[in-house]
Amino acid sequence: MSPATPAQVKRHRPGTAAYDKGRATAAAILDVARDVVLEHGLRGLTMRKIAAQIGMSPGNLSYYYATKRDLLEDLFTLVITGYLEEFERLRQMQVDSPVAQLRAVLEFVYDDLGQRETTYFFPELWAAALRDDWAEEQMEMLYRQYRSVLIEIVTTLRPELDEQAVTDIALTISASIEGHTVFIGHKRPHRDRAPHIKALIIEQLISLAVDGPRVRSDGSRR
Amino acid sequence: MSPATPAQVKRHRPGTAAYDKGRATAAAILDVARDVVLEHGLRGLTMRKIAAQIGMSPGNLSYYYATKRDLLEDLFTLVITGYLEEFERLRQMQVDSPVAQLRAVLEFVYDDLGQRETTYFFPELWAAALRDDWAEEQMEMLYRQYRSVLIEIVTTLRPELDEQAVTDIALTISASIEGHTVFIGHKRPHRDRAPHIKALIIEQLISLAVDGPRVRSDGSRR
Amino acid sequence: MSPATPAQVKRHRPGTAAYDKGRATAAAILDVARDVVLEHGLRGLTMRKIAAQIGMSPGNLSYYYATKRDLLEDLFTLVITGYLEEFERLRQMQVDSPVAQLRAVLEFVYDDLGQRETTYFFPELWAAALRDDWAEEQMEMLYRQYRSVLIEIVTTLRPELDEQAVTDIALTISASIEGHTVFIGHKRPHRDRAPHIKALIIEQLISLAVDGPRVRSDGSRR
Amino acid sequence: MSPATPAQVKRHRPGTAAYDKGRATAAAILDVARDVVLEHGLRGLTMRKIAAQIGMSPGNLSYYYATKRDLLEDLFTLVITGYLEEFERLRQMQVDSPVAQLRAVLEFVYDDLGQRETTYFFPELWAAALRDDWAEEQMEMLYRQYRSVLIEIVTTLRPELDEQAVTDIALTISASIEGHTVFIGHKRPHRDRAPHIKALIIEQLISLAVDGPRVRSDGSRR
DNA sequence: AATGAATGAGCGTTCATTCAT
DNA sequence: TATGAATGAACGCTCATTCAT
Repeated sequence: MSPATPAQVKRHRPGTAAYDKGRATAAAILDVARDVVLEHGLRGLTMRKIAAQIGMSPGNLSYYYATKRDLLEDLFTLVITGYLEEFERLRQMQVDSPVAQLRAVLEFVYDDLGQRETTYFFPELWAAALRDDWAEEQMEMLYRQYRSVLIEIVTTLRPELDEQAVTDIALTISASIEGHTVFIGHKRPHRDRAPHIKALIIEQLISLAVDGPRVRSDGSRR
Repeated sequence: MSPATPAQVKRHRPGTAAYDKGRATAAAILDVARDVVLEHGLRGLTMRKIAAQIGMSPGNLSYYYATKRDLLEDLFTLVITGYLEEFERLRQMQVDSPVAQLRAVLEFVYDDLGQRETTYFFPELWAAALRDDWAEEQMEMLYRQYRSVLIEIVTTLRPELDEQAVTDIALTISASIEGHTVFIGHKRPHRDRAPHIKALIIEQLISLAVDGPRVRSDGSRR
Repeated sequence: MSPATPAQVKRHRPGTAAYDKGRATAAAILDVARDVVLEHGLRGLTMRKIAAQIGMSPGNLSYYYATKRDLLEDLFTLVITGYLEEFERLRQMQVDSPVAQLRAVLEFVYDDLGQRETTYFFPELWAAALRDDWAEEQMEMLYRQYRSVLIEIVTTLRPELDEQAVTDIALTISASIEGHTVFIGHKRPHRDRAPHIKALIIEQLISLAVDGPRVRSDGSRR
Repeated sequence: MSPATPAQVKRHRPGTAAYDKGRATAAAILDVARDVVLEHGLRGLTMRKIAAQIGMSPGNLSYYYATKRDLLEDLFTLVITGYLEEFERLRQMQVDSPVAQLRAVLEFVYDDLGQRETTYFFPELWAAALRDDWAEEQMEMLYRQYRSVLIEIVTTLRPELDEQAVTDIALTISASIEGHTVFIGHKRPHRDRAPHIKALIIEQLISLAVDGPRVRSDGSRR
């Protein structure tokens, strides 16, 4: 997934990044920060590492980002914004049928989770969300957008279901795919099985959307 | 899940913990360390915090665990060993049918992922495994044991499938549940939907084990 | 006390502030600097704070004041010049008697020390003078002017005294009032007693000027 | 004035300074800290400077004092406690007459203000009290103890005065001496006039205690 | 088995100052 | 005149680790 352009991100010091040179620097900072996270993890991300990697003084880095927190928030926003746009694109995609659209969405997500950035970034996001309210909100916003696409499709597929049932299906589908990241993601132990696992889980989740649940949202069996 | 007994953990300084008192201390250290991880996350785990919480000097803590790494490895081993035993128990469980056994296993896993310990520990484990070979091995060992239980059941259910197909199904099932941790785990945003989502995904995965895949392990359709 | 006009202050970069606009800017800088000192103390005075408060870049601030030291010297000069003028005014004041003039001078000083600016600025000046020769000189120049007014009055009152004795009396009078700043100054703990204390000390010091000392400047008793 | 023994001061990390060696280090820290304040002022006091001067690592310094604030509070307490004890001694002093006792107290204070420690420390304390509530409290506590001695003496001397009047006299006396610090204190410009000024102001303040005020505490003239 | 003491590297951040434009 | 960009040293503080007792 292509990253959002830095222009969309505005947490760096106001007045900063006004000239071309500064704008390039601001973009480079987030770029390098993302690399550092991929390489050393979120806890290995230090202001000094970013500064060193970019060849700038710590003082100058804090000229752009007054606090590490600001930088981190911009970085998260940058990554998440990219996905937000992607999901919007998937929602507006022209397709033959709801099932085809659902398959397209799930294939996109599954393929993306094999990308290096995704494999390394999302587990960090999940862990961060456990202890940071802002991160939790961002994560929830991202997945809400994702699920809203699924909800639209499932609503079309299953007009007889109530809203809660549809929402539950969307949540189940999205949650079920995410876990695959740590097994068949980039350089993960079962990466080689990705194509088969992908087919398996996607067909099964489509089946859930089309036929399931055999259990109603109130827990009773149909 | 009950923690492993300290006797099973052997990474602390050789020659130490020779007596009962010492062994008890070593166990207490890991116990406190786990609490600290739950409360502050892996990056909030410091030797000083452990020492303070246990009422011990940092110097003495390093008598039991010379390095933080050693302590961390014992801690991971402790947690993982607990699951290993649990899966062994599930394998030997007496049940009426393979489907009932499968359901029991999946229900155990799903319920467990709502436990505070699990919700907070596993995302940390996944993130750690991305950058640490030892952690990756431990994680893989844990999930291998988990999958081996699934493989046994699916083999009974689907004798016509080859080994690879069965393995893929087991991997798919296990991977599909894990992701739910960050959505319906302890205090996670969709915790209240857990009962319904649990029913949905478990029935669907049982269905995968019983009927699926409609796609063969070589990718061709049945 | 009215601030000195910018024209009197000449420490900023030679060649700059040649035009009216520049001179106004230089004055504005000092004005803001004084506010910052009042609010954050001398150690809370930073070039960045001044620049920010005046809506100017640090770079441009250093165009007017190449170093913080320069700015500080101008600031001290500005404040001190104000008092210099005030003392000159008090010297030339038309009054009925030397005692009335003395009382007017001491009342002015006592009232002034309750002003926010004075209460906050002078202790800083005293502390600065301990470690900075320039500050010490400025401080001494200020108090010399103050004492010279007192010396004139006491000389009129006590023509029999030699110069040293008069000087000692002036020093004693001025020094004795200054300490009140930290007790009954702006928002200081005993501010509410200021009117009574003022009457007490002023009458006593007038008495010193008129009757005292009972001890000669050589230490012998009269 | 002899400094309080470090044993009286307890703001360093608990558990620290348990052995003789550690206790010596803790004492040395405050000792060096006081020297640094005398030499560089309160704003020139840095943890690193203290550590360097004492020949210890910054890490070890923060083993004794977790924060600079803690160290500063201990330092202030140390200095102030010394005076508290001194004033207690002066209160219990056996003397021939109230006037002699008053003279003894004022002479002590006047002589002390010429000590290097006092000359350099008190202006810092006054400035600190302007912006730090804790410092203000400490300062007020110190002067309250000082004034209580004066109040006792003046009450004996002037039994006809009401409490407020006596208190005002004590405040006036103490406040009037303090300001001399910056003029005739250690190495201050008028240090050479100290003996004469001392006689002048002390006699005048004794006179205030004995005869004055000619103005009642309600402002009316007697 | 346990302590207090000590190190040294690294952290995020501040700030006076410099410089090209 | 004025800006944004950049530096480098210093700051308070944290932390894993070591060591003598």
